[in-house]
Amino acid sequence: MKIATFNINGINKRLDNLLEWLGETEPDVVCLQELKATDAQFPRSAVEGAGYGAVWRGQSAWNGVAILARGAEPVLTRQELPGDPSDTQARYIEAAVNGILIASLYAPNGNPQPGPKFTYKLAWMKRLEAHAGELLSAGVPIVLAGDYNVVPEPRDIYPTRSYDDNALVQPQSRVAFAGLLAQGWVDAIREILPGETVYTFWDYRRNRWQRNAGLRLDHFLLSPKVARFLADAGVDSNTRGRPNASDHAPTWIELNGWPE
DNA sequence: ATGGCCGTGAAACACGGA
Repeated sequence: MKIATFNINGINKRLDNLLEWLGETEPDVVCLQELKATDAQFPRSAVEGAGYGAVWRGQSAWNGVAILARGAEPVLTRQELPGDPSDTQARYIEAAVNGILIASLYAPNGNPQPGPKFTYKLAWMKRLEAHAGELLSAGVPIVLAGDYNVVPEPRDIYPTRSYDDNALVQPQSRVAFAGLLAQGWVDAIREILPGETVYTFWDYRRNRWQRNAGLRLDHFLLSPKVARFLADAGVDSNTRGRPNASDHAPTWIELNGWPE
């Protein structure tokens, strides 16, 4: 069973890119972020035509998350991250597929920092940690996939000083991500590729793709009951080099022997 | 020190992104 996460940066702007990648790689589950589409603008028939059932939560212009399942209908369990009823940003959706609870999340960017956006980022990560802890205590198979907007360690970014003041690399952001790992989640990409440099995002500016000046921002956190089945992981980085590409590349994990 | 490249919404440029 292959599960992928892809910050699509506008699902309608990049629908052809998405369909091409789906056809080539045939993931069983896809977590999408940055739909930049309202609920009504979600390309339901195109996604269905590609053989995927879907649940989504859209928003005008920004954010927006979805979960796609090949030949199945995801069973929606949540459309918001608990802990702040006043937060209306579409950054979290959760559904059950093939006996695994899947979350597609889009953490706040947090720039500029310091400032209200960074405060919101850290508060959102606290809420995520609280919810993730609740989920873990249930003892069920869970995958938290998405754009965490955190560079976990210095080796997860190309050698540069230009990001020193960026929210993605601040100690508070890294502590938030490390706090999730300390709960017992497994960083699947790091687990499978422990010694390798892995990037999932390359800024559009300054030829960062051509220079491979990337960042690792898109992560899979696996609960122990899923981590036992983890067999492979990778980044479809060729997708980043195509015409009209998102600035993120699809990232994926493979579970062997699941469903049991 | 700055802007650099994009998408959306709106109809020029503001804003968010990372």
